[in-house]
Amino acid sequence: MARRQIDTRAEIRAVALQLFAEQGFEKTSLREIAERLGITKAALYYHFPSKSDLLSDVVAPLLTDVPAMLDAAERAGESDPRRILEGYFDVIARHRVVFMAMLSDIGALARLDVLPAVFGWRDRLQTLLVGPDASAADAARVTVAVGGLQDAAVMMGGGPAAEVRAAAVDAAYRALRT
Amino acid sequence: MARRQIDTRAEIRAVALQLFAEQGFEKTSLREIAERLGITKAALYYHFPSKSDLLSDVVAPLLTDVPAMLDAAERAGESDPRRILEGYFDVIARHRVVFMAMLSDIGALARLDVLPAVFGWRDRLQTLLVGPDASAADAARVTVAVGGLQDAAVMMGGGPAAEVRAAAVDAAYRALRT
DNA sequence: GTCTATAATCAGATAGAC
DNA sequence: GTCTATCTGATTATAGAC
Repeated sequence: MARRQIDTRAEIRAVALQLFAEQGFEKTSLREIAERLGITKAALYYHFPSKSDLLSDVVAPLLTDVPAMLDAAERAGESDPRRILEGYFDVIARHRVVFMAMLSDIGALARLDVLPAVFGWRDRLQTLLVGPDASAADAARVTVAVGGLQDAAVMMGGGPAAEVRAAAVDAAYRALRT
Repeated sequence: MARRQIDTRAEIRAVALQLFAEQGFEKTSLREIAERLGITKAALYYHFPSKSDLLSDVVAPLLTDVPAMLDAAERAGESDPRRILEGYFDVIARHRVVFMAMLSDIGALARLDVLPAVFGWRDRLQTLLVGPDASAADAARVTVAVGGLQDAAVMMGGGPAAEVRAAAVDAAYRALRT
């Protein structure tokens, strides 16, 4: 049944994401994922041809949404740093759990070749925020602002969301200004 | 020979640290470490009773230096945020590679029970920086400032170190102020 | 202190029945 | 679409010789 396949795939993704975020990609075995779903390892292999493919699938939404946000900002010629920072905060916050899973096993990402993409985001954000001819000091400021904002987005959960978002974006904005 | 033992232990630590930082704790096998040193797996077990013990040993310097820095700041009643931020930047920068190894396998750290300690640092830093009765917005500002500063310390390498340090500390300081 | 040899376990992956 | 059964290879760890 086609319905069932969609559900099972989605369930696998959800369970895998949760386990990856909790204990990292390498440490999470297919047996563990299968057991939690009440299916067998072999059934997993029907839906995903390899463990790497499962990770790719889990991480995909983040990997398309961040560039999409950057595309939009670049196309609009967005020059208000506050708007850019808000946009970035929102993408990361929306994919918090995936982002945590990525953080908790950077080694696995390196093997998947997504690290170059992530560094590419940084470059594009830097250009948007302080222009193409950034000094080492400019770059340091961007690192503090963007890195800090990322942390705040990932850790979100306690406290009124809107207030936290405003305070974090504001702080990152001030970090940027000389 | 006692001399030899010390050297071998130190060499094991160094190679393990490098591999952990490159590819994470789980992905790095004892075979790999032993091969790179030209010794056998069994020899590793002579020096470290388990893989976890090796990780603990590698991470230990960071785990003692950060609390030491916080102790000093608390004992001195340090109230200048800039000084505290400088101190934190310096500890992290000094242990950059260990810190990267920790970041690249957060799952392993969770199993070692060091995560509570790390969150403890955050709390102490927060109290030092914005006092004991922080609002959600205050906490968000601290997250941006400290998280961003951490990133800058870890990524240090390109550019004149003193200039980067000053710019990063300055940015974190501004992120903190309302 | 370092070795050889091996135990015990678990990993990811595949073949083929139902 | 899920199963049973199995393969292959790697892993951590141990025992005991030198």
